[in-house]
Amino acid sequence: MGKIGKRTRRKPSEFVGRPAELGAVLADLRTAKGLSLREVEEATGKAVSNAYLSQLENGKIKKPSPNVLHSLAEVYVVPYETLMEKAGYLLPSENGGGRRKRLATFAIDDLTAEEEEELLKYLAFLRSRTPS
Amino acid sequence: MGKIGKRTRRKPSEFVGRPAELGAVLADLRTAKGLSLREVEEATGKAVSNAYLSQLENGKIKKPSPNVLHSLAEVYVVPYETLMEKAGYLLPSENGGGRRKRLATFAIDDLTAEEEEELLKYLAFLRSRTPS
DNA sequence: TGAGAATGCTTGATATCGCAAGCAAGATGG
DNA sequence: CCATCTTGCTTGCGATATCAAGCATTCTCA
Repeated sequence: MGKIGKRTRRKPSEFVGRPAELGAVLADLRTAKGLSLREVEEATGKAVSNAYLSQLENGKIKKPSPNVLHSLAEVYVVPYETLMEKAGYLLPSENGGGRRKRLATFAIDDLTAEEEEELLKYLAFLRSRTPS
Repeated sequence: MGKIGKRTRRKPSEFVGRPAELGAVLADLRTAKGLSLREVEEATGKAVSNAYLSQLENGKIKKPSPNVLHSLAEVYVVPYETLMEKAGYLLPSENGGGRRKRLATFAIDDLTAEEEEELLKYLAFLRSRTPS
């Protein structure tokens, strides 16, 4: 394994304040940590292959699955949201004020997820029987 | 060609708790709102085609892009995160070993009083029947 | 020097997404 | 009765994600 000083093949000339593509960010993160493609593959528990990571870094893949980004975010110890955003995914909050509008007339506050689903199904059933 | 399409029409009595996957949830949300596939397509500003939505609801597509889910979440006025989760995407925070704090508001905003009462009754029924 | 590993990268194959176009069944109305 | 919508659904197709396998270089070390 070579030294860490092996800066990637980016010419210093093209250093403009470009939006910083996802691939570039990933490449920088990896080299900053001094990891090889295969080491990262290993570190993600094979969740991301070295071949794939290479394409990712070289911009040949535009929208990797969020789960891939999540794995990488963990390995690089960097916020998941950041990568998601750079990949062009909408984040859970970027809606106006960020606060979800108050909507529920029916607001029981200790519904379990399953109960919520059941109620939703039941409501769909109810409404499908009664035309408005 | 078999008829795979028939929406599950259950009597309120035989409501069993399936994990309810993404497709079912989307279908229920749509019918609960009384929208047609094409109406939803329109409401998303063509971001999601009616054909695609159909496949989605029938489980023929497993992992739609987060952006698609985001569009649908807006139309159905339901938290984006919920759909993301059901699609099998890892969420920003609530991962692994953390304490999960459920935010449980039932996310349909135009319940009639009657419907609310029905749902409450049904919830009571559910809880009386499933101790745990 | 040369074998052997490590590195980044490419490529072929496969699976999936997502849409445009179209279809059959049901309603609606002339 | 037929024409026309509307509904949910299927199908064909192009685009893309993802990996296994392999290739060319470079490094390491006896």
